Order: sequence, then C-alpha cells, then structure tokens
Amino acid sequence: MEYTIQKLGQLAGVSTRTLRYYDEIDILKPARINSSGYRIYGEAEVDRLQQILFYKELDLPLHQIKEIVTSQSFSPAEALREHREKLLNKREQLDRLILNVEQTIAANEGRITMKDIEKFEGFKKQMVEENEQKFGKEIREKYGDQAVDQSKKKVLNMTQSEHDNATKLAEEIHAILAKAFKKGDPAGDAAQKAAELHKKWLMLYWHEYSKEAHANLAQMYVDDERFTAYYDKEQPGTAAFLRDAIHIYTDSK
Amino acid sequence: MEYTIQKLGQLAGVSTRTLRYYDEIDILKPARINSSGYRIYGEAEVDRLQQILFYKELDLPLHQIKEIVTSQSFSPAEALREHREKLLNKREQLDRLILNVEQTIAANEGRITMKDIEKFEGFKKQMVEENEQKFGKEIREKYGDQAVDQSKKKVLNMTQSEHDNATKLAEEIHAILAKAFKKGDPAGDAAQKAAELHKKWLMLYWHEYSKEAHANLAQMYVDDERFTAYYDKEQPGTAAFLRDAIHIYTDSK
DNA sequence: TCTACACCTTTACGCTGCGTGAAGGTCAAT
DNA sequence: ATTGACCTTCACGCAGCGTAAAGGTGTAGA
Repeated sequence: MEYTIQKLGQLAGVSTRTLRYYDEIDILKPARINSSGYRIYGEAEVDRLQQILFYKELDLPLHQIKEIVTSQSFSPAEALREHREKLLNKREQLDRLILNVEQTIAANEGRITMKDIEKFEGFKKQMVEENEQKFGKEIREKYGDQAVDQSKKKVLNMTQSEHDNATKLAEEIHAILAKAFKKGDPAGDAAQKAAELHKKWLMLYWHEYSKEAHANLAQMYVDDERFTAYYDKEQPGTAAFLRDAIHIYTDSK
Repeated sequence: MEYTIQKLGQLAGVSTRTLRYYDEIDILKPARINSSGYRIYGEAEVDRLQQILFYKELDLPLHQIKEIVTSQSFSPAEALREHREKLLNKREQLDRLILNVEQTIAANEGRITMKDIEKFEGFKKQMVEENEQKFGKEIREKYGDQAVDQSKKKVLNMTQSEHDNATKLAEEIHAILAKAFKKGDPAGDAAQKAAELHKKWLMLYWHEYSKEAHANLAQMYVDDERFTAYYDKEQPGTAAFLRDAIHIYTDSK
C-alpha cells in the first residue's frame, strides 16, 4: 500500500505541513518521489510515523525522537528516563509556581475585599432605596432615576434565588438584632446570633471571608451615615450595637 | 534618579535586549529619549518594571502582563485566578504525561532487559574468550578476529574502573561459589552469599533489577551451553547449583 | 478538447521572548 | 586624537508547525 502525503496525514491524524516538515528535518522521508515530484510513502513509513507520534505524545522534542527512530543503537529507555527526570523537574517548578500565584491571590485579598465592598455598597444603596420606597419616594426624587438604576446594575450578578435568600437573611438579622438591642448586651446569645447570621449574609456577597474584613465592615456601619441611618432607623444606637457584637464575635472565633 | 538602559537592566537583573524588546512591544517605554537617541528611564519606569517582572515570575505571558500594567481598570486578581486555572490544568496534563512515560518505561522493561542481556552476552563472550585465551586460542581460531572484535565492541560502554570492579566481583563470586558447591547446599549461607554478589554484579550491567529477570538469567546459565561450559569448567554441576541458589535467593526476598 | 476542481509542489512569513551578532554613532578619559 | 565603554537600529535564530501565495498535476464531466 502506498500513500500520498494527504492520505498518510489522514491516516495518522497529522497535517501535510507536519509531514513536509518531518521530511525537511530528516525525521521521516517518503519512500520515494514520483515523476511529478509527489511524496509517496509506504508501510515502513507508516510504522515509523506511528513511532514518532508515540514519542511525541510523551512530549519528547523532535531532535530526540529523531535520534531514537534513526539510530537503532540509541536507547529509547535511556532517553525516556532522562525525559522523565525533566518532566518531574518541570512539575516541581510548576508546583512552586502555583503556590506562588495562590499566595499572590491571597495577599491581594485586601484589594479584592475592597472590590467586594464596593459591590456591597451598591447592594446596600439598593436596600436603602427599597426601604425608602416603602416610606415614600424621597430617594428617587433626591438622586433621580439614573442613580437608582446604577445601583441596581451593581447587584445584577446575583441570581433571583440568591437575592431572595439574602433578603430573608437580612430580615432575620433585623429581627434578632432588634431583640438583642433591647436586652442591651452585645456579648449575649441573641447579639452573637445576629453577628453569626450577619457573617452568613456577608458570605453571600464575599467569596472569601476574613474576620478582619468583617470587623472593618462593622466599623463602617457606624462611620457611614447611610448605614447608620439604615440600622438606627427604628432604634437609634443599633448600628453601634451591631458593630460591638460583631467585634466580640470576630475576636472570640 | 534617571537610568540608561544598562543601568536599569543591572538594577532589575534583565538584559538590555529585554528592555528594548519591552519598548518595542509597548510594555515599558522609556520616560524620554535624549538628544543622542538614548533611552532614559525614570522612577516610574523602575516601578513598572518591577511589576512586570513580578508577573513574569508567575509565568504570565507578556501580552497579559501588558493588559495588567497598562490598563488600570483591568483586574489583576481576575487575571491571576484565570492563570491559576491554566496552571492547574497544565499540571494535570503533566501528571498524565509523567504517568504515561513511566508506564512506557515499565512496559519496555522487557526490551531493555533483552538489550541488556545482549550486552551481557557480549561481556560473557569476552570473558569466555579471555578464559579460553588462557588455555589456548581456540576461540580466535573458531570464530576469527572479527567475532572477537565485535564482542569487545559491545562492552565498550563501560569505563575502565567499572570494568575492573566487575572483574573483581566476578572473581569473588567464583571463589565463594566454588566453596558453596563443595558444601552442596544451594540454600546455605555461602551459596546465598554467592547469589547476592551475583545480583550486585548483575546490577553493574542492568539499570533496573528485577527478581524475575535474575531468576530467568539463572535458568539461562543452565540452558545455554556456553554458560554451562564457563561455570562448569572446574566443577561440573556448578551452573545448575548457581541457578538453584539464585532461585532460592530471589524467592526468599 | 476544454474546463473545473482537488491535489501536489516550493517558498516564506508569523508566532514567543528574547540571545547574539553586525554595523555604526556617542561620551568620557587619556 | 584615540581608546574603550556605552548607545542605537537592523536582523537572524530557536521549535514546530499554521497559513497563505504562486504555480504544476491528475482526473472527471461537458
């Protein structure tokens, strides 16, 4: 059986360019050249190509494959063992690299957290806005439709059910927090339960949780008037109370 | 502080060629070009180069690094996470590759062993020949110079000292084996010592030792007349005795 | 016989990230 | 004025092909 370059290529699953290249670098020469200059391959060449592809699958460089398939005295086992060493080194290096990248990602958490806080800010605005809507349309009047739409856009990465969960959790927190506030002890069971639920709620927005970020956010609840306004709406001092509860929670864990 | 291209290169540990290349691909342009056409870099460029080298250490391709350092809106964390995925995939692939190579090595053990047996055969022939030379020149007369030279060629991959070691070991085996044979117990201490030394000797020729191959070789000592002749030279039955000792040795280990 | 179309050929640039000259200008010191 | 250490812009080379471009060949149908 004889093959033209394309037939052989289809048989072995390689491009004609590859076969011409193998011819060029003297790794696989056609059995003969016909009168029109066409490359004609025979059975022996098919076998040899199989061999080449086999070693190629093991990722050996072509010059090594060449030595193996051209010189019968060359030991393929030797070459493979050497190759194995190289691969093992490569893997070690790769492992170090992965560790490095992961550490870098972790170190950048601060920035990531900031980004997520921004996202959170958008969500918070929307909540405030929704709340305000219940009591009137001051927000829309104050900031215009654009601001409302913008804040909405920022939360649209959530699915509907995620959003529902978040809303339910937020209501639960609100209820427990109100009770705890009446008792007055931020270290008490109710307040700590509120802090824990708050963490749960937070993790719906943050991919990674850290005590520090949680504590910082709690402080933000007091510093940022929009937050304070939201939490203190029914009972003034609730924002500060929540902050204290969260700080106790994060310190105790 | 301003830097010429070489100063910056030394500062950061990269070649001037690299810096020119970074200029060319718009990843790090000099702060200005002086009247003679020299590239002059400033502090900002030093910082940027640090950044570039940092990401380069994480093995990110330059076009990605470019996006990170040129567009401030581009998220490095995002890029790193993607990069991490790629690296993990790469490692998986590498693991499969290593497994593949190892399996190939293992599967080829038969061939390797065969090849090494051939090599060993060559050595054996030479030893036989040397022995014969001591007692006459029959071999040379029987097979001609060509055969002798050919068998010599096969052993020439060994260094001189390796060869010396092998010869000494072979003599030792011979001595112990003779003693053990007189005692008559292939399971006895002396015979087992001979088997162990034989393994040692073998490992000078085989890169990988396996009990099966060792046991097979022992059988060959009985089946192949040239071997039998060599071992039985002084005391007939020694080849079979050695085989028994080796079989006991390989079975007990 | 003409024409279309699939197949073949060689030549050569492109990709990555520079290393390594070559040919020639500049700067500071001797 | 000369030397030597800088600097500049080309431009080839590396691996392993992908991808045209420009042109010859083989076969089938009208």
